[in-house]
Amino acid sequence: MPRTKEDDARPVRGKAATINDIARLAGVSKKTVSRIINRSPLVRADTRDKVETLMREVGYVPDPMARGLAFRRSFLIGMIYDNPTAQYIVDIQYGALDALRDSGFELVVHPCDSRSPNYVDGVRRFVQQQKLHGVMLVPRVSEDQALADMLDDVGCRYARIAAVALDAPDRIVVTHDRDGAAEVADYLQSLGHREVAMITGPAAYRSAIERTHGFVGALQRRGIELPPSRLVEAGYTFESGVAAAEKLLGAKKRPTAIFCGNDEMAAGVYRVALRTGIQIPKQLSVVGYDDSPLASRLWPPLTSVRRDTRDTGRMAAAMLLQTDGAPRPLSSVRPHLVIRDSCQPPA
Amino acid sequence: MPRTKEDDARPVRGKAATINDIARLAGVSKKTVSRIINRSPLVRADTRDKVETLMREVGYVPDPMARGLAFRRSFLIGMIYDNPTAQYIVDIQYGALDALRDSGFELVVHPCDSRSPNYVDGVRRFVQQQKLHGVMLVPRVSEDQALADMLDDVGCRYARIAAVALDAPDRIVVTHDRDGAAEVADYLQSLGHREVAMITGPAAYRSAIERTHGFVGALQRRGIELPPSRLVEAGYTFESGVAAAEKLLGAKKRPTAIFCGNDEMAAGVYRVALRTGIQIPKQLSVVGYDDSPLASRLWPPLTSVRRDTRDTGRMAAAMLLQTDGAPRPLSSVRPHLVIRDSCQPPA
DNA sequence: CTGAAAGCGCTTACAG
DNA sequence: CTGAAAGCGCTTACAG
Repeated sequence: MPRTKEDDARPVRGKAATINDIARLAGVSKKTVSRIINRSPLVRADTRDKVETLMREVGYVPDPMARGLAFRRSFLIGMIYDNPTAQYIVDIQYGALDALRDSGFELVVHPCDSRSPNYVDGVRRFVQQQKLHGVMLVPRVSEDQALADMLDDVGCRYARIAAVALDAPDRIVVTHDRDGAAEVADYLQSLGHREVAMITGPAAYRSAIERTHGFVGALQRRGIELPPSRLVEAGYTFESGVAAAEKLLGAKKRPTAIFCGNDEMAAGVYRVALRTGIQIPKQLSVVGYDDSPLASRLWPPLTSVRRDTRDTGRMAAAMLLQTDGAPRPLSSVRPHLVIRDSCQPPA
Repeated sequence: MPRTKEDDARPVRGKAATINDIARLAGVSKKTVSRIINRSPLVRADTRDKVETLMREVGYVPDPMARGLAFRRSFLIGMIYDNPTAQYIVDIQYGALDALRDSGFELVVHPCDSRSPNYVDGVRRFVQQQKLHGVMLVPRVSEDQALADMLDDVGCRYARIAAVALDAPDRIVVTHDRDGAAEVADYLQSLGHREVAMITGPAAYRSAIERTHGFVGALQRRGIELPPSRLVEAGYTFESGVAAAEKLLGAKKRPTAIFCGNDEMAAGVYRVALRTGIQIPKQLSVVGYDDSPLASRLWPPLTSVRRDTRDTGRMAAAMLLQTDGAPRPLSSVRPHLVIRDSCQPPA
C-alpha cells in the first residue's frame, strides 16, 4: 500500500492521533487544544488557526468516550417513541440525523411501550446509564408529563414533539394539528358538503383531540354541526378504521364526506367503500392525515394533510444541540392539505 | 420525597455508584469487581455472589464510556443502510433492539447514500470515531464488498444481511430470496397460469437477481418459459412499477399473472389495472414480495412473500454480540408465501 | 483466585 | 490568553 502524505503526518502509525499528539506537534499544551475543541474564545486567533490546521492535516477527531467520561455526559441523543407508523419514525430519524450531521453527536433509538406500568423507569435507566446528552420525545410519549418530569428530575434535557405548546419554547416543537384539521373542514365545506363525519384517533392522544377540535370547530364556524353519531373514535389503525367506517356507512343516512384522523384509517374507509360498492369520490369524499406513501398508493389517490415530519425531527434535534441557553422563538411546523382525487362536491 | 431503603444504600447521595464504591463496600479490590463485570471465571463463587448482590442492591451499572475508553471500543452497534422502505428499516431496528435488550449495547442508526462516491469513507469515519463494537449492514450496502473490506481493514466486526451467503457464517444472515420467488412460481403454475410476467428490482441488487432467478428457474422446471419481453426491470418503487405495468399490460398479448419484486411495484400494477379497467384477480393475478402493511391495505388484498424482517435484524445483532468466536451454524431466515385475494386461475 | 500501579483520552479547577 | 496537576470510571499488564 503506497504511503500518502497524510499517513506520514500521523503521529503514531496505525493509531489515531490523540490530544497529546496534537499538543506536542503544535507546541502548545493539551489544555489549549482542549479549548479549541470546545470552541472557547480564550485562545489567540493565530494559535487557533495553527492548531486547527494541524488537526485537519492529521485527521484528528477527539474521542467521544474520553470527552464523555470527563464531561460526565455522552455525545448521544436518544429518540424515545412508542408506536407510531414506520414512515413517521423513519422521517423523524432522518430529520434528526440532518441536524446531527457533523456535530459529533449520534442518534440512539429507544422504542418503548407506554402502556407498560414502569416504562418511565426503563427510560430513566437508559438515560442515566448512557448519560445521554438529551432525548427527543415523539408522540405519544411526548405527551406524558410524568416522563418529562422524570427527565427534569435526573437533569436530562429533552425536546418534545406535540400538537400543542405543552412545554417551554426551548423544549418543544409544535405541529399545530388543529390547523391542519381546520383546513380540511374548510375544504369540504367549500365543496358543498354538509353531511360530514369524522373518524378520530384515540381520545388519549393529544393529536386526536386537536384534530377533532380543529375539524369540528371550523365546521361550526361555517355553520355545520357535527352530531355525535358522526364522530366515531377509532385507534389510528387500519382495522379500527374499517370498523368505524362500517358504522358510519351502515347508518340509514350516510355522510357525503369522511375526514379520518390518519391515512391508515382512511384506507379502512376505502376498504369498506369498495366492499359495499360506494364509489369514492362520486358518492363519498374521503380525507386523511399524514400524507403517507399509502395516500398516493390508494385509488383514487387520497387527499390528505401533509406534516413535514422530517423538519419536525430536525428541529427537535437542533434544539438539543443548542446549549447556549439563548432564548429562541417557538419551533413549529405547519400542516397543509394536499389535494388529490378523493373528494368532489356531493351528488 | 420519602427516602427509600434503596436510596440509603447509595454510597454517595445523588451520584451514581462507581466501581470504587462497590469495591469498598464489598471489601474487595476494584479489579475483582471488574472481573465480575466482565464475567471472568477467575473469581471465587462466594466473592462473586457477594459482589453481585451488592451491585443489585445499590443499582450499580458500569459506565459504558469509562469501559469504552479503557477497552478502546464502545458499546454501540451501528446500523448502516441505504434506502430500503420505512417498514423494513423499522423492523430491522426492532429486531436488533430485541437482541440488544439488557446487553448494555445500544443501537446507533446511520443511513447513507451508496451512490455517493465516498460513502465508504463516511462509514469509516463513523466507525472509527465512535469506535463501534460492530455494525449491521442492511441491503443494499450489505452487498458492497468494498464496504466489507474496509471494515475488515479497520478491524470493525460486521453482520451482513443478504439474499445469499456472500460471506462467512459468522458474518451473515441469509434471507433466501430465491426460495421465496420459487414458491410464487409454483403457486401461479398450480393455479394454471402459463402467460406469466415479472417486474424485477434493479439488476444491481442481489435481492432482485435472486428473486428473478428463483422465479424464472422454478417456472422452467415446471415447463413454463418466460420470454424476455415478459421480464421487465424496474426500480423497486411505486412509480417504476406503474411504468413497468403499463409496458406489460399494454402489450398485444397480456400476461395473466404478474409477480413483482416487491409490494411497492405491485401497488403500481394495481394502479394501472384500475386505470385501464383490468380486474384483479379475475383478469389478472398479482403477487408481491415483502408482505408490507401495504399488501393488506390494497384491494383486493395482495398475495405476497413474507420475510421475517424482525427475526433477521435480531439475528444480525445477536451475531455481533457473540464474541467467543465459537463456530456457529449459518443464520438464515426463510421466506414464505402469504396467500390473499389477488390471484385466481386464468380465465 | 486477588490486588496495586499505570493508563485509556479527555476536562475541570486552579494558578499565572 | 496559556499551562501543570488531578480526576472522570473503567481496564490492561504485571505481580503475587
